[in-house]
Amino acid sequence: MTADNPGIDLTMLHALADPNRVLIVELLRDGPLTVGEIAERLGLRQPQASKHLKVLNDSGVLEVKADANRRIYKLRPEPFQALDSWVKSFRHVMEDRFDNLEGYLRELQNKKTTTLEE
Amino acid sequence: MTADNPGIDLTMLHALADPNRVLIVELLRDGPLTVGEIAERLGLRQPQASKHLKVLNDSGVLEVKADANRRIYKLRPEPFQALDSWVKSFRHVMEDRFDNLEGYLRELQNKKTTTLEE
DNA sequence: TTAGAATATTCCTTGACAGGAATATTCGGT
DNA sequence: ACCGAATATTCCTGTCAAGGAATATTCTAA
Repeated sequence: MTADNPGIDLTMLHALADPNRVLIVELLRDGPLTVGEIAERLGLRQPQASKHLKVLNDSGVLEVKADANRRIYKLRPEPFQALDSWVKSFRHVMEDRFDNLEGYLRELQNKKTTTLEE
Repeated sequence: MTADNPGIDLTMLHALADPNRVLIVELLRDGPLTVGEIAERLGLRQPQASKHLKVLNDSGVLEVKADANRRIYKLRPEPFQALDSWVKSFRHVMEDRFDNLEGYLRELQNKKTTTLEE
Protein backbone atom coordinates (compact mmCIF):
# COMPACT_ATOMS: atom_id res chain seq x y z
CA MET A 1 0.00 0.00 0.00
CA THR A 2 2.99 2.23 0.17
CA ALA A 3 3.83 4.13 -3.01
CA ASP A 4 7.29 2.73 -3.43
CA ASN A 5 8.27 4.74 -6.47
CA PRO A 6 8.96 8.41 -6.43
CA GLY A 7 6.81 10.75 -8.46
CA ILE A 8 9.87 12.08 -10.23
CA ASP A 9 12.43 10.43 -12.43
CA LEU A 10 15.46 9.55 -10.38
CA THR A 11 17.85 9.38 -13.28
CA MET A 12 17.06 12.99 -14.06
CA LEU A 13 17.72 14.07 -10.50
CA HIS A 14 20.92 12.10 -10.48
CA ALA A 15 21.98 13.65 -13.76
CA LEU A 16 21.40 17.11 -12.35
CA ALA A 17 23.14 16.42 -9.06
CA ASP A 18 26.60 17.13 -10.40
CA PRO A 19 28.31 20.51 -10.52
CA ASN A 20 29.42 20.38 -14.12
CA ARG A 21 26.23 18.88 -15.41
CA VAL A 22 24.01 21.44 -13.79
CA LEU A 23 26.23 24.11 -15.28
CA ILE A 24 25.83 22.50 -18.68
CA VAL A 25 22.08 22.56 -18.29
CA GLU A 26 22.13 26.20 -17.32
CA LEU A 27 24.34 26.97 -20.28
CA LEU A 28 21.93 25.28 -22.63
CA ARG A 29 19.07 27.22 -21.13
CA ASP A 30 20.08 30.05 -23.42
CA GLY A 31 20.17 27.94 -26.52
CA PRO A 32 21.71 24.87 -28.16
CA LEU A 33 25.47 24.46 -28.19
CA THR A 34 28.07 22.12 -29.57
CA VAL A 35 30.31 19.97 -27.41
CA GLY A 36 33.28 22.17 -28.07
CA GLU A 37 31.47 25.32 -27.08
CA ILE A 38 30.23 23.75 -23.88
CA ALA A 39 33.67 22.47 -22.98
CA GLU A 40 35.25 25.82 -23.68
CA ARG A 41 32.77 27.93 -21.75
CA LEU A 42 32.95 25.69 -18.71
CA GLY A 43 36.68 25.10 -18.83
CA LEU A 44 36.23 21.37 -19.27
CA ARG A 45 38.28 19.03 -21.35
CA GLN A 46 36.41 17.70 -24.30
CA PRO A 47 36.18 14.07 -23.11
CA GLN A 48 34.67 15.09 -19.79
CA ALA A 49 32.18 17.29 -21.57
CA SER A 50 31.19 14.39 -23.81
CA LYS A 51 30.83 12.10 -20.84
CA HIS A 52 28.61 14.49 -18.94
CA LEU A 53 26.55 15.10 -22.04
CA LYS A 54 26.08 11.38 -22.39
CA VAL A 55 24.73 11.13 -18.87
CA LEU A 56 22.36 14.01 -19.47
CA ASN A 57 21.32 12.55 -22.78
CA ASP A 58 20.70 9.09 -21.36
CA SER A 59 18.56 10.59 -18.63
CA GLY A 60 16.41 12.32 -21.22
CA VAL A 61 17.38 15.84 -20.30
CA LEU A 62 19.04 16.53 -23.62
CA GLU A 63 18.71 15.66 -27.24
CA VAL A 64 21.32 15.78 -29.95
CA LYS A 65 21.31 16.82 -33.53
CA ALA A 66 24.19 15.94 -35.78
CA ASP A 67 25.71 18.65 -37.93
CA ALA A 68 28.52 17.06 -39.90
CA ASN A 69 31.40 16.80 -37.49
CA ARG A 70 29.56 18.43 -34.66
CA ARG A 71 26.83 17.45 -32.29
CA ILE A 72 24.46 20.12 -31.22
CA TYR A 73 22.92 19.55 -27.82
CA LYS A 74 19.76 21.17 -26.61
CA LEU A 75 17.43 20.78 -23.67
CA ARG A 76 14.28 18.77 -23.98
CA PRO A 77 11.18 20.37 -22.51
CA GLU A 78 9.60 17.27 -20.96
CA PRO A 79 11.97 16.71 -18.04
CA PHE A 80 11.59 20.28 -16.90
CA GLN A 81 7.86 20.11 -17.21
CA ALA A 82 7.93 16.96 -15.11
CA LEU A 83 10.14 18.59 -12.53
CA ASP A 84 7.84 21.58 -12.47
CA SER A 85 4.83 19.36 -11.82
CA TRP A 86 6.66 17.55 -9.07
CA VAL A 87 7.69 20.73 -7.32
CA LYS A 88 4.16 22.03 -7.60
CA SER A 89 2.96 19.00 -5.66
CA PHE A 90 4.75 20.62 -2.73
CA ARG A 91 2.77 23.83 -2.94
CA HIS A 92 1.32 23.29 0.52
CA VAL A 93 4.82 23.10 1.86
CA MET A 94 5.94 26.16 -0.03
CA GLU A 95 2.98 28.12 1.20
CA ASP A 96 3.93 27.07 4.68
CA ARG A 97 0.48 25.89 5.63
CA PHE A 98 2.00 23.12 7.62
CA ASP A 99 2.78 24.63 10.93
CA ASN A 100 0.38 22.69 13.10
CA LEU A 101 3.12 20.76 14.77
CA GLU A 102 1.18 21.27 17.97
CA GLY A 103 -1.82 19.35 16.69
CA TYR A 104 0.42 16.52 15.72
CA LEU A 105 2.04 16.45 19.11
CA ARG A 106 -1.34 16.30 20.77
CA GLU A 107 -2.30 13.42 18.57
CA LEU A 108 0.78 11.50 19.55
CA GLN A 109 0.04 12.17 23.17
CA ASN A 110 -3.51 10.86 22.89
CA LYS A 111 -2.33 7.71 21.27
CA LYS A 112 -0.09 6.94 24.16
CA THR A 113 -2.05 7.98 27.26
CA THR A 114 -4.83 5.74 28.51
CA THR A 115 -7.54 8.30 29.25
CA LEU A 116 -6.59 10.03 32.43
CA GLU A 117 -8.93 11.76 34.82
CA GLU A 118 -12.15 13.44 33.66
CA MET B 1 32.16 36.34 -17.22
CA THR B 2 31.20 32.74 -16.93
CA ALA B 3 28.79 32.07 -14.13
CA ASP B 4 30.74 29.27 -12.53
CA ASN B 5 28.21 28.47 -9.85
CA PRO B 6 24.86 26.93 -10.50
CA GLY B 7 21.72 28.85 -9.72
CA ILE B 8 20.50 26.03 -7.52
CA ASP B 9 21.89 24.50 -4.39
CA LEU B 10 23.83 21.38 -5.31
CA THR B 11 23.62 19.82 -1.88
CA MET B 12 19.86 19.89 -2.18
CA LEU B 13 19.92 18.21 -5.56
CA HIS B 14 22.32 15.63 -4.27
CA ALA B 15 20.12 15.01 -1.26
CA LEU B 16 17.13 14.43 -3.50
CA ALA B 17 18.98 12.22 -5.96
CA ASP B 18 18.54 9.08 -3.92
CA PRO B 19 15.61 6.68 -4.05
CA ASN B 20 14.96 6.46 -0.34
CA ARG B 21 15.46 10.13 0.31
CA VAL B 22 13.10 11.26 -2.39
CA LEU B 23 10.55 8.84 -0.95
CA ILE B 24 11.07 10.36 2.47
CA VAL B 25 10.47 13.80 1.05
CA GLU B 26 7.29 12.67 -0.64
CA LEU B 27 6.14 11.07 2.57
CA LEU B 28 6.70 14.27 4.48
CA ARG B 29 4.78 16.17 1.87
CA ASP B 30 1.64 15.06 3.66
CA GLY B 31 2.81 16.14 7.06
CA PRO B 32 5.53 15.81 9.69
CA LEU B 33 6.56 12.39 10.85
CA THR B 34 8.86 10.79 13.38
CA VAL B 35 11.86 8.71 12.45
CA GLY B 36 10.14 5.51 13.41
CA GLU B 37 7.10 6.25 11.32
CA ILE B 38 9.23 7.07 8.31
CA ALA B 39 11.30 3.93 8.69
CA GLU B 40 8.20 1.78 9.06
CA ARG B 41 6.32 3.20 6.11
CA LEU B 42 9.28 2.87 3.79
CA GLY B 43 10.46 -0.46 5.08
CA LEU B 44 13.81 0.95 6.15
CA ARG B 45 15.82 0.03 9.17
CA GLN B 46 15.93 2.78 11.69
CA PRO B 47 19.65 3.57 11.32
CA GLN B 48 19.31 4.01 7.57
CA ALA B 49 16.32 6.26 8.08
CA SER B 50 18.28 8.37 10.53
CA LYS B 51 21.21 8.61 8.15
CA HIS B 52 19.06 9.71 5.23
CA LEU B 53 17.27 12.20 7.44
CA LYS B 54 20.61 13.60 8.47
CA VAL B 55 21.58 14.15 4.85
CA LEU B 56 18.29 15.84 4.11
CA ASN B 57 18.57 17.90 7.23
CA ASP B 58 22.14 19.00 6.51
CA SER B 59 21.10 20.06 3.04
CA GLY B 60 18.38 22.26 4.49
CA VAL B 61 15.47 20.29 3.10
CA LEU B 62 14.21 19.31 6.52
CA GLU B 63 13.97 20.64 10.00
CA VAL B 64 13.59 18.75 13.25
CA LYS B 65 11.63 19.33 16.35
CA ALA B 66 12.35 17.31 19.44
CA ASP B 67 9.48 15.76 21.31
CA ALA B 68 10.92 13.92 24.26
CA ASN B 69 12.32 10.72 22.90
CA ARG B 70 11.21 11.37 19.36
CA ARG B 71 12.32 13.65 16.59
CA ILE B 72 9.66 15.03 14.35
CA TYR B 73 10.88 15.86 10.88
CA LYS B 74 9.12 18.20 8.50
CA LEU B 75 9.89 19.81 5.19
CA ARG B 76 11.17 23.35 5.04
CA PRO B 77 9.52 25.57 2.45
CA GLU B 78 12.59 27.45 1.24
CA PRO B 79 14.34 24.69 -0.71
CA PHE B 80 11.21 23.94 -2.66
CA GLN B 81 10.64 27.59 -3.35
CA ALA B 82 14.21 27.81 -4.60
CA LEU B 83 13.76 24.75 -6.77
CA ASP B 84 10.55 26.21 -8.12
CA SER B 85 12.32 29.42 -9.06
CA TRP B 86 15.09 27.52 -10.73
CA VAL B 87 12.75 25.40 -12.78
CA LYS B 88 10.83 28.50 -13.75
CA SER B 89 14.01 29.91 -15.25
CA PHE B 90 13.59 27.20 -17.86
CA ARG B 91 10.17 28.35 -18.92
CA HIS B 92 11.41 29.09 -22.42
CA VAL B 93 12.56 25.53 -22.69
CA MET B 94 9.33 24.16 -21.29
CA GLU B 95 7.31 26.22 -23.71
CA ASP B 96 9.44 24.82 -26.48
CA ARG B 97 10.23 28.15 -28.04
CA PHE B 98 13.69 26.96 -28.87
CA ASP B 99 13.37 25.20 -32.11
CA ASN B 100 15.37 27.48 -34.32
CA LEU B 101 18.19 25.05 -34.78
CA GLU B 102 18.43 26.29 -38.33
CA GLY B 103 19.31 29.81 -37.33
CA TYR B 104 21.99 28.46 -35.11
CA LEU B 105 23.47 26.42 -37.87
CA ARG B 106 23.64 29.46 -40.06
CA GLU B 107 25.35 31.36 -37.28
CA LEU B 108 27.99 28.69 -37.01
CA GLN B 109 28.59 28.90 -40.68
CA ASN B 110 29.10 32.66 -40.46
CA LYS B 111 31.51 32.32 -37.59
CA LYS B 112 33.66 30.02 -39.59
CA THR B 113 33.92 32.19 -42.66
CA THR B 114 34.59 35.38 -40.71
CA THR B 115 37.29 33.98 -38.47
CA LEU B 116 39.18 32.70 -41.45
CA GLU B 117 40.04 36.13 -42.72
CA GLU B 118 42.41 38.16 -40.57
C1' DT C 1 18.72 4.52 39.46
C1' DT C 2 17.45 1.13 36.25
C1' DA C 3 14.76 -0.37 32.09
C1' DG C 4 13.32 0.28 27.80
C1' DA C 5 11.96 2.98 23.83
C1' DA C 6 13.43 6.13 20.16
C1' DT C 7 17.09 7.86 17.73
C1' DA C 8 21.96 8.74 16.40
C1' DT C 9 26.64 7.24 15.43
C1' DT C 10 30.50 4.34 14.22
C1' DC C 11 32.89 0.88 11.58
C1' DC C 12 33.17 -1.91 7.67
C1' DT C 13 32.65 -3.36 2.99
C1' DT C 14 31.35 -2.73 -1.61
C1' DG C 15 29.78 -0.45 -5.79
C1' DA C 16 29.32 3.74 -8.35
C1' DC C 17 31.23 7.50 -10.44
C1' DA C 18 34.16 11.63 -11.66
C1' DG C 19 38.51 13.01 -13.60
C1' DG C 20 42.85 12.17 -16.26
C1' DA C 21 45.16 10.35 -20.16
C1' DA C 22 45.22 8.03 -24.24
C1' DT C 23 42.93 6.30 -28.17
C1' DA C 24 39.13 5.42 -31.41
C1' DT C 25 35.64 7.19 -34.52
C1' DT C 26 33.45 10.18 -37.81
C1' DC C 27 33.23 13.71 -40.98
C1' DG C 28 34.50 17.48 -44.46
C1' DG C 29 37.93 19.54 -47.20
C1' DT C 30 41.65 19.17 -50.43
C1' DA D 1 42.86 8.60 -50.10
C1' DC D 2 44.76 11.39 -46.55
C1' DC D 3 44.65 15.07 -42.92
C1' DG D 4 42.80 17.56 -39.36
C1' DA D 5 38.88 18.95 -36.64
C1' DA D 6 35.16 17.50 -33.59
C1' DT D 7 33.45 14.12 -30.75
C1' DA D 8 33.10 9.57 -28.42
C1' DT D 9 35.05 5.70 -25.90
C1' DT D 10 38.09 3.02 -23.07
C1' DC D 11 41.04 2.09 -19.19
C1' DC D 12 42.74 3.38 -14.84
C1' DT D 13 42.56 5.27 -10.27
C1' DG D 14 40.93 7.58 -6.20
C1' DT D 15 37.09 9.07 -3.70
C1' DC D 16 32.62 9.05 -1.86
C1' DA D 17 28.49 7.23 -0.34
C1' DA D 18 24.92 3.57 0.77
C1' DG D 19 23.71 -0.47 3.36
C1' DG D 20 24.49 -3.81 7.16
C1' DA D 21 25.52 -4.68 11.87
C1' DA D 22 26.60 -3.31 16.19
C1' DT D 23 26.80 0.14 19.61
C1' DA D 24 26.17 4.72 21.75
C1' DT D 25 23.13 8.39 23.22
C1' DT D 26 19.01 10.49 25.05
C1' DC D 27 14.82 10.65 27.10
C1' DT D 28 10.62 8.89 30.08
C1' DA D 29 8.66 6.36 33.50
C1' DA D 30 8.45 4.04 37.72
